[in-house]
Amino acid sequence: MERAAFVREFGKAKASHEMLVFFCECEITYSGRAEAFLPKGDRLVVVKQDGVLLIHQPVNGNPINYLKAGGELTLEENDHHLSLHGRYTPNKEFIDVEIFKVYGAMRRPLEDGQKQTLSGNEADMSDHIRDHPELIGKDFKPVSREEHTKVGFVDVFGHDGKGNLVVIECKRYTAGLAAVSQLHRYVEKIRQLKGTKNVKGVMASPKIAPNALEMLKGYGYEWKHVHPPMRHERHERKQKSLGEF
Amino acid sequence: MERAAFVREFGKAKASHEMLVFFCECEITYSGRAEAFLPKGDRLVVVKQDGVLLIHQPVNGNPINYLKAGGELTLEENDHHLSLHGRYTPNKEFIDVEIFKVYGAMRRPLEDGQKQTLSGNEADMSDHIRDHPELIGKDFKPVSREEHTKVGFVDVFGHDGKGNLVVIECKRYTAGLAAVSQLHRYVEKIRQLKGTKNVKGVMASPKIAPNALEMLKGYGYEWKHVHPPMRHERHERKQKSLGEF
DNA sequence: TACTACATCTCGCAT
DNA sequence: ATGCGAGGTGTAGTA
Repeated sequence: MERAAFVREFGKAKASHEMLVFFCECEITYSGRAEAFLPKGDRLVVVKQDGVLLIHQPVNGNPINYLKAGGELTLEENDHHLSLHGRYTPNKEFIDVEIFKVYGAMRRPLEDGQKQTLSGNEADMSDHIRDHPELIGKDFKPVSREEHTKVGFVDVFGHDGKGNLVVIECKRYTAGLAAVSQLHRYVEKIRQLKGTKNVKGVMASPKIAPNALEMLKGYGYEWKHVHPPMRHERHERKQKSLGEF
Repeated sequence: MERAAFVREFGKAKASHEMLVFFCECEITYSGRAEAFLPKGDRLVVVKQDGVLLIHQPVNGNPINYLKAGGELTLEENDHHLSLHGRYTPNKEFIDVEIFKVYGAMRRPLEDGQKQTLSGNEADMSDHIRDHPELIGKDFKPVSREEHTKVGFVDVFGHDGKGNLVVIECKRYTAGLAAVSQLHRYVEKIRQLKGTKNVKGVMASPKIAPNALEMLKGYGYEWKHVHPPMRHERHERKQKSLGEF
């Protein structure tokens, strides 16, 4: 692609806040939270309407280089190549893309105000446990969930019938050492706040790593095998609660 | 863009393992580790040579939908629209992209075998501490670094001159509660393995959150204010070396 | 493959 | 702005 033509395309995309994508041969230097250099090769460059810069190699899912929204991008024309300079001033981050060839470019003003609806996350899992306390134990009585304020962020908080508080930490996947440490922090915090030792810790997850289970038991906590609710189960729950009216 | 023309472009890109990008109006359903739905809007779709699928909205840095490398992508032609079906069989993940309009498409076989060199990560920080033990204390003697085998993943391991083992956990940014818990796990593990209480814990980071510092002190560990190597140093060095030409 | 921890993590929420 | 935790986290290193 002609250099002058690409410079025009870049200018129009920037002026009209269009999304711009192009294939090019380039070399990239990053300086900011770390420092990086990527030698010459073919890449896809994406410039979004909010200043996001993404540079993708032909394989792998993550961008090899990027700038966050709010970055300023300028294209500089030199003798032998083009330079795309990116600056993200809040963090003093810089990207220099030395562009040797532009294979093709495309721009378009995209219109999209939609947001994705998502189910099956950890919040849904704590909902599920609150609505099915028997998953934890016969006598478990949930009190609150997603408690963000008083004692920290406890997924599900409740008590058994025997005067013990119960703290539950949910994980959608295998619970590891970090998850057990997290549960331990919450339990300790609540023991301190309430001034009592009668606080039980429960890890609720579909799976737990062997070392994590050992550590959990060392603290005197217990693990409950709980699957995260997917849409099918969710649908059934909805049906049931509707039927109760 | 003509529907038939796009179908041809897609076929050629797939047959030749080229990277394909296109702007389209679409609606997306995802089912796998969670379930998600994104109503109709304009997006950028990227299909990489290794089967990676990325769908980007006009703003924000992360793809709103994606499939990892190894996914199988098929384009299906219906009466009123095109359907791009993506399957990632290892996790039983599915994406359906209902495509109503294709605004433009571009494909290219990208050649890039380069890997990025990066400095300023946590490994560099532990190197730095090993090479400058006085950052931790006058008498600190580093023994090993990035120990992945014996006692776990300890960033820097050593001893002071007074018969104490020293475990150091490095963080590039503000150390939080999780970092303190991590350090505590390592210290406890080593105390258990060595059968001694003479193990000191040190958090090395440029900053530490107030609650994290409180927790750290509660365990009897200490915090050392250490900056990750480079940052300004390298930037200044670069500036200087440029000026020398 | 499973486990563990880093990441230029990003993102959202609450203080 | 900072603290804190989730994420369809992804990715690399190791047993």
